[in-house]
Amino acid sequence: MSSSMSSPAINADISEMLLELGKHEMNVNQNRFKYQMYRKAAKSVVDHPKRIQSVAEAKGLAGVGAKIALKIMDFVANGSNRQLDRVRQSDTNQSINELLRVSGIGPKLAAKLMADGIDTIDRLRTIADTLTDHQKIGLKYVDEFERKIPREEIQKIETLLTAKMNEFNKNLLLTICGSYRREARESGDIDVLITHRNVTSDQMKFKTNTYLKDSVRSLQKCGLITDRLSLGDTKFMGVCRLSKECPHRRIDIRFLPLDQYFCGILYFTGNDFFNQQMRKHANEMGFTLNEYSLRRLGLTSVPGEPIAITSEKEIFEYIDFPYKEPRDRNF
DNA sequence: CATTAGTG
DNA sequence: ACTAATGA
Repeated sequence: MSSSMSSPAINADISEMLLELGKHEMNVNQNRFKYQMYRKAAKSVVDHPKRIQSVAEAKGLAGVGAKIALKIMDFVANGSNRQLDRVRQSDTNQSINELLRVSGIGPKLAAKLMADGIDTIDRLRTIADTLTDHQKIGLKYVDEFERKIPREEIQKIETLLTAKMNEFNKNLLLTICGSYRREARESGDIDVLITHRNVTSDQMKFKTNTYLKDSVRSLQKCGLITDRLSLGDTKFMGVCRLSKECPHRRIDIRFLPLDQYFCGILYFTGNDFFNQQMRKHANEMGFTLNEYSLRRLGLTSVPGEPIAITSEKEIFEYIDFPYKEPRDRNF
């Protein structure tokens, strides 16, 4: 879900190696700056229109300095890059990546675990009692969470969700966003947005409503939701399972006030590139668009009050951006 | 970049 | 209050 449409990925392999190196800097070396360096370099590499052939050409790219240029050339000359190969093989890299498969475990904990000699998921199990609830659940379902979710399964979950929500409160609206809404054949997780027919953002500033929690309870009661990773007033992260024969799935449910619902749907439907372009277009048209609202830009360039939105389509109309069905927002 | 959990 | 982790 991340390629440029103009010049069909001529340097894709190079940018992948860069991204992998960057990820390693992040996860293993905890160096977020180098991580960023690699990302920007990777980006300018992908959308460079022709295959990179010289260090000069490489170094001319934004974010590519002497070091990265060398790595690129190394990669171009041989089919690979020595540092990358070495990094891939390093035991700590492998162990950390294994540990990172567990939801709730990030680079910090992974490093600490390594130091304590916990370098595999099996060993992690031996100290499961020291983990947080989130991590325990992540551990319990590591394999299941890595499985893709067929659209048909999400469809069933959707109708179930809708039914439960309605039976429990007629004024709740829901939309499953993400790649599912874009009609992908399968998705990595389930991203649900809900709102209430008459809850506004202003009132949410004061009274913290319980619609999300109540919804989660009823979904728990009916057995669809099996575990909870976290639950606040506006965001639930957890686990659901359609039926005994299905794997457990990651599901997120967020509650939005009605006046932010459509911008939210738009945003969470993505994909990222589509969002970027749409936002940029909004700017050209003198608006600012984000996950919460569409606002008109004053000549001073300061955003005014959020424009009242009552459908996703309206957003397109305001900034006159040709409407795209979710299915063709895969930029 | 904002929301939650957990700790001290 | 701070820190880690998710996610999009």
